[in-house]
Amino acid sequence: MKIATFNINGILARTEALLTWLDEASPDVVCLQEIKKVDAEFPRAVFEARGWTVQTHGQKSFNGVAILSKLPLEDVTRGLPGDESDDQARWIEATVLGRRKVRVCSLYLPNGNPAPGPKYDYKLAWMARMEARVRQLLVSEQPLVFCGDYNVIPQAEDAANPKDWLKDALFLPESRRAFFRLLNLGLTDAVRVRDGRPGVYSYWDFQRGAWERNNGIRIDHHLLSPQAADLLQEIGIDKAVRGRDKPSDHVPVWAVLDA
DNA sequence: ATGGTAGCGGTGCTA
Repeated sequence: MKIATFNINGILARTEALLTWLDEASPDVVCLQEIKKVDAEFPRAVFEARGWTVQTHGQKSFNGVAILSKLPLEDVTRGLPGDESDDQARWIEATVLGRRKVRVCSLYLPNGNPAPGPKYDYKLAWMARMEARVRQLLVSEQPLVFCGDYNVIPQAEDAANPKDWLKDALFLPESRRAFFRLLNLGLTDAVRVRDGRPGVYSYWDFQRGAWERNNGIRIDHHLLSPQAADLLQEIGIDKAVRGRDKPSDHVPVWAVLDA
């Protein structure tokens, strides 16, 4: 089962680029972030015509997550528990029926800038809620995959120029501590364990020639429960996608599980 | 310290 995550930064602007990549990468499951459209405006027919099951949790203009799957889905749930007043669409879960059942979550963790401030407080509170949800799901002892745009640079080697990020919400110590608390629950950072070299990035800013200078960061992650990590066969980052016409600022990151 | 680019939506916000 090949599971990918891709922050597409606007589904309407990225439909063509996404279809091209789907054809060549042939994932079974794709977790999307920043679709920036309500459910009714997601171009689902285009994907359904190509055999995809489409589950969205959309929002107008901002945020919005989705799961595309060639395999059957069941028990789809929307929203991160823990705050009834939170109306931002950043979390969707589904159970994928492959040779084994895998619970997959597409998540878009808050950016948190500027920090300090209310947006940073929201980020940290959101991460605490995610930790609680992960704890709940771990009880099942099933394969779990939490993939998406975490908006966290885990370590200095995950940034080309770490000094540029010292005061940024993506790299502040509290953000990184919250990320490592997730790992310490028993989750595995799939890319870290399979390709731990410096210089492996998933995002290059649109500004200041970040792509041309390879001034990237690694913020799109696959975190695997122990039962999913035992099934991990391969990971990859499709970096070339960033150099194409009308690219997202993120590229697809994928993991293959024996499931 | 500033401004640079992109998407959405039709202005300014988010990143």
